[in-house]
Amino acid sequence: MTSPRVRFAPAPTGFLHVGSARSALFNWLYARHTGGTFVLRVEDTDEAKTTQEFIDAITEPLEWLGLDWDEGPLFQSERRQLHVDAVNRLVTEGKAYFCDLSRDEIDAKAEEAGLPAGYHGWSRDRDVADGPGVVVRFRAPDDGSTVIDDAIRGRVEVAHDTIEDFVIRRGDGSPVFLIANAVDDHDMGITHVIRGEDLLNTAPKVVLLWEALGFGDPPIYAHLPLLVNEQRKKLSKRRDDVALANYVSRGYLPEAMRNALALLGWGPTDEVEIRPIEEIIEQFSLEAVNKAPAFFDPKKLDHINAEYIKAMTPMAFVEAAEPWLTADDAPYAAANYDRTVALALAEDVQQRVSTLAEAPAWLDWLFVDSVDEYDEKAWTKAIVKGKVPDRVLDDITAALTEDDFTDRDRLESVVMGVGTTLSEELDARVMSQAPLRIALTGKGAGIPLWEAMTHLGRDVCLERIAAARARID
RNA sequence: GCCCCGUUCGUCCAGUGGCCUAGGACGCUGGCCUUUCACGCCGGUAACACGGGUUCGAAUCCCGUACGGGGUACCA
Repeated sequence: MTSPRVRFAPAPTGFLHVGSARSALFNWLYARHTGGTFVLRVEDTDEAKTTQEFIDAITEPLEWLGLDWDEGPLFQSERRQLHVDAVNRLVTEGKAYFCDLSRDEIDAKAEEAGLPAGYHGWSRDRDVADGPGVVVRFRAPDDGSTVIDDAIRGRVEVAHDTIEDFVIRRGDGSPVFLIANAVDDHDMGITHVIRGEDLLNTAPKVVLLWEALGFGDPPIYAHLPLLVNEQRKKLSKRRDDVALANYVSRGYLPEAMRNALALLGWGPTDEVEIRPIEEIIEQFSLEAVNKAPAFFDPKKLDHINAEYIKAMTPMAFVEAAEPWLTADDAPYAAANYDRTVALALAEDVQQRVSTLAEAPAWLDWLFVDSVDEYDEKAWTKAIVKGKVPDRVLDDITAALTEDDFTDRDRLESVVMGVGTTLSEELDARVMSQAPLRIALTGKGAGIPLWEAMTHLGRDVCLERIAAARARID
């Protein structure tokens, strides 16, 4: 058996849909698993819109996901003449014919004849001449059926009497995707067509054309279960968060996204979900793909992304997060950002975020000029309701005034010591960290203080403590 | 309406006639750790749509019903 050739054939809609990305991924996984070839073909049937921008909108997300293609991008629009030739050949051979009936006329005829809505071959023997507005329809067989031996769904049989004489060339002379598909898949030697279930109904039509064109055995089809939203409807551009680019800008890692997508409709037998792509490639098979639609759960994506972030080296994390860390909308002046500081605290941040976009919120107090706002709830809890916060802050100030702020362990023991000493003196539990934290960060929770304080430096720390102390009085 | 597809915990996946008193993950939740928040660790929660068959034995095979989805275009 020759090695498989698969293709991902998206329409240039201006962005890459997560559902399309999943289809691309499964094609890629199959190609890489079998040592086959992955072809990228842009299905730009109505040419006008194939601008570079639309092409980039497909290739960039694919590259981001690491789905490298072996051939292409090929463009359907550039092969138009071949599609037209195929249409003409079918007409010449009597396998297709011209039709000048409008939609309205077709509906009227159906109603008049008491037939179900749809086209019922009315122009088959009318000898309509070609011309503007005249379409070409394929003469679908009246009897028998076409069987699709789907690699995922098994045998799917469609009776020919349920397939009307469908249009294969529009009134303006442009071929529709059905004929383009058959011609292109044949010419490109495609052996496996892996795509979404929404296209299952079109498979018999393409196969019929394939056979009429004398192309021999059609490719093996594999229809992937659809990705649905919470309402169990096919993901839609309007209602759902489907542009892959959105996930890029929200700080998801390509490896995490790819891993998450691979788990929709497929799962490894050993139940290890988060794993290197090489292992996924090795275990992947079309036969193991599910048939039921899958909901793309953002919570699970967050978890997977968080795991990938935790597994990064601090340097890799900082580099990946820098677009957000130095963004214009970061909660501090981008010029204040200091990579050395971010690197030193990276591990503390990594275990607290699930996306890269969340990173700035944990480090902001290190890059901000001063703490101008205090979280009210946290202030109330640590200061208003806390035990002797004024004394805690005073004692910390006294204890740290001479400190050189280079030893994180000493900073920790000094601050904790203040709490312990006060607890003994007042015979009650006194927390020293809480008032310090709100003074330094303005918040009630965050990364550990000690290492961060060495980077903030003595002067800044004492200034902030003094500012908070003044606010108490 | 017609055609096609599907149905295991709330969600994603494992399970291909006996190893299933159905397993893992997310979520939710109880606890431990912790002078913050997290992480980590231990535990809990919850499903084979329903009805018939086949079989010694069915989540796994067959039929039907219900429900859900996709398609039904001169969009792809």
